[in-house]
Amino acid sequence: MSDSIRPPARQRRKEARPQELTAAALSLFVEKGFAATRLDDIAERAGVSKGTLYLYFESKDALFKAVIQEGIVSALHAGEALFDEYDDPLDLLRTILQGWWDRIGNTELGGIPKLMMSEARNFPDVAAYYQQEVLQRGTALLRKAVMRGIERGVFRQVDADAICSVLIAPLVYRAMWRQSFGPACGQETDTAQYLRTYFDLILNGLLTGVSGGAAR
Amino acid sequence: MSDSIRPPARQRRKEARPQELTAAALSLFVEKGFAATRLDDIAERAGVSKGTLYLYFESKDALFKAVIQEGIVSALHAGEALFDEYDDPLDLLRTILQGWWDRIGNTELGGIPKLMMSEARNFPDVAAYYQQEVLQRGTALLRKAVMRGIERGVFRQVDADAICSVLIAPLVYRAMWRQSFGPACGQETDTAQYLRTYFDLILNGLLTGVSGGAAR
Amino acid sequence: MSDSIRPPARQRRKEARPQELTAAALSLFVEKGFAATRLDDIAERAGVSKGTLYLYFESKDALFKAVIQEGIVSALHAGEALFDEYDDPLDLLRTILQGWWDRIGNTELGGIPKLMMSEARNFPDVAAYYQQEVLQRGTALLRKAVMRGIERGVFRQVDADAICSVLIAPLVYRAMWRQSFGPACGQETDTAQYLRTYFDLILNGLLTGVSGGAAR
Amino acid sequence: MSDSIRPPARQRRKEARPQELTAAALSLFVEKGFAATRLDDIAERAGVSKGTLYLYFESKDALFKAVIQEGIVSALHAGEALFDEYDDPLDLLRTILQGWWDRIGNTELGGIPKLMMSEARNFPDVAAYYQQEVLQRGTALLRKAVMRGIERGVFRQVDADAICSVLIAPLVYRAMWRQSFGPACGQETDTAQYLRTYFDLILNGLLTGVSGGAAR
DNA sequence: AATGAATGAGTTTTCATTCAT
DNA sequence: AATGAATGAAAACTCATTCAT
Repeated sequence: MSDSIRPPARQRRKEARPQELTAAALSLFVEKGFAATRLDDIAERAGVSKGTLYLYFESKDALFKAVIQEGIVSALHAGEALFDEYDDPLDLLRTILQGWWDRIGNTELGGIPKLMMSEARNFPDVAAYYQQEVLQRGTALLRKAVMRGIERGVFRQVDADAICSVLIAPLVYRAMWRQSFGPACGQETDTAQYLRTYFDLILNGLLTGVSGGAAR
Repeated sequence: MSDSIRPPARQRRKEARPQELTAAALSLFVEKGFAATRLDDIAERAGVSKGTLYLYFESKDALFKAVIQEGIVSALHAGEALFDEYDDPLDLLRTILQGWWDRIGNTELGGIPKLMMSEARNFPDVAAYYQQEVLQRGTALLRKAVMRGIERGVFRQVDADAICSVLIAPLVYRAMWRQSFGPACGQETDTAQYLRTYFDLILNGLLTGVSGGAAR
Repeated sequence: MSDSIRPPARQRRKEARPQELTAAALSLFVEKGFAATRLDDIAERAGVSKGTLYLYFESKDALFKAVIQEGIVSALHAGEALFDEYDDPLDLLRTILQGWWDRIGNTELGGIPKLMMSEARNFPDVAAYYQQEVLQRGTALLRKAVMRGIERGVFRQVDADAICSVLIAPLVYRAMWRQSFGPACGQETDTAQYLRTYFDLILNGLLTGVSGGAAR
Repeated sequence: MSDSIRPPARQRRKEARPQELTAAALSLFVEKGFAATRLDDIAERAGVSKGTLYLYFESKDALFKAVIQEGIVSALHAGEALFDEYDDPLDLLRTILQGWWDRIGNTELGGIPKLMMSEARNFPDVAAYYQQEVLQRGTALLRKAVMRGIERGVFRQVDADAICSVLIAPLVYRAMWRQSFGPACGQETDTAQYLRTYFDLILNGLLTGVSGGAAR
């Protein structure tokens, strides 16, 4: 509707289209679920006509896959910055987890886990891909931090694979909560307290008896 | 199909029908989501005709609500047995959490959290009810155990409300996982290890320095 | 449900059933139309179960036909008393028309014309039968009175066939009105005035100039 | 939206669609009644697919209301031309009544009264609207002609309100008849005679003794 | 590239009819 | 004779997809 004046405007628009569309689709898929979201609604939210969607995506399924793909790429991109910046295992672990929350769980990207969990069995191939590219990778990253802590005797001897799943669960769960019950309950407020308590619990749970008050 | 000894067969059927139907609906709703589940499929799985569903539920929405209601009732029933059997806060907490897993998370009832999370924003009234009757109640139960532990100096001073949400998260998350990614990945196997690690982490995280090896 | 005490009770019930059913059906067919009336509703109004209807009528169509048949028989029965009781053509005509209103138009039977008109094209055979047995007969009766009046010079020379249709129209139309718009509008009240004006008009219209004030 | 000079073919279609659809619906509703008419049939008669109906009307009920609305608008439009063209009360009255027959009763619009009467109790709000906008208005128009005749001493002293209902009844009844029994009986032919006799009767019935042969 | 009217297959819902009790 | 649970064919309604413009 409002393309005008500067030539770059249209150009930029054209190239940005797919992401505008997947962004609109993501928010609706997360809100209503894949099947309950109508292409009309996505088109409307994106400010285009329904037919336009088919210029960029072959089908509703293809759009879903693009949404997830887009989300994964963004997430990995958001995650890259976290590697190897800290030497101290405690700081590293805390940074990774807090970073996940800040850059994924607490952003629009935080809808992806909810969406993926809801639709996993309807899109097994996408689920497998997600599992591999996101969950595995994320776990591997965490694992390095945990292993380092154990090796240095800062962390207790725990099963490294299992602990990664346990550690991330409260964060992912909270992210999913925000996307489902959150909008109804106004309980967004005590998220800070939730995170503080979370870190207090897991760091005390991980650390060897040496240091008492690990979390703050 | 199964006519036998006493109850008039037809009679028994009539009374058992609603639960047969909600059971069939639950498994399909959990698997595919509400919108993607066809009433035909539910009817087929329950071994009745499509019309029969409307004898017991006036719409697909009403069926959804009945499924949740049924699930909540069952869950509360399953939860009742856990109260006040133990004096030791540690045992009590462990029993509650393990009990949740054994009687809910690890059974068909474990699908309810996934379903409810997926559909919360499509059924805000049901979500509010669920939030109140299940989540609040469950939290209150946990809270009692935590408080007792803190009062006796067995648990560290933590925010009782927040810790409850954090403590239950890994279990609920795991239950939801079983219903989504689980069927594809064969990773059900290490659930025992997951639980062991989970208890090890949280109990070490909760206990005061006094006793070293809380988890086993 | 309520069979008891005296043997005749059940007996009478049994024989009266068909009419109880057609009576219930008539009122609902007239109210909602044939297609929009559910057998459940008819059964409920008649105080029997849906299955019972099929003990007496082969199908919904058969029930419709029975309703009309029943209505026609009653109407003819109601009409029989009107013949040849008066010698004076004016009185005879007035008696016939007023009699039709009192015994048909203004009773439950008055719903038949509305029903028949609504459904004529869905039940051509019934319509033909109705046309022949009711409309033709009624017209023939009226015709005799009109002819007598013309022959005696009391009525003007008019087309006997056409005038019969014209004369009955305001009464039938009013009867149909009562069954459709009537219940909503409270205008039932001025029916007396309607009839008075009707008779005033048609009798003045029919009579030769001889007598001035025919209607009252 | 509106580029270019005259009608871009597609464009014209789009605007004409609603009326094409209501026209198809009207004829089928009149023939079979509302409930017995399938949307498939309407679509087929209009030469569109079933889905197209929902592009223009949000439900079958809404379509019904549009049909009536459309019919009323057309009828009022058809009726406008009749006002105040004649000074002589006799000519005016005759013109109004004959005009109703020619422009409404004897056209497709003549189905509206039958349809409305059949469905009045299923659509009370529509019936009330029809009652007010059509029947009241029409009556008011007639009333003016009657009053003028009475004031000038051309018509006898009659109840103006009641006479209007009585006068119009044979015409409306005949119009409804054409839509119901008519198609079966071939009696369309003597409509001319019916009208002649009708006018002969009512005009003689209305006029003061002065002039003898009012109708022709 | 973009539109949005049109489609028709697919889904929910209704209800006449059947039949075991 | 009577019931009412169960059925399934048919109807209303939805929406992903197509295509003329």
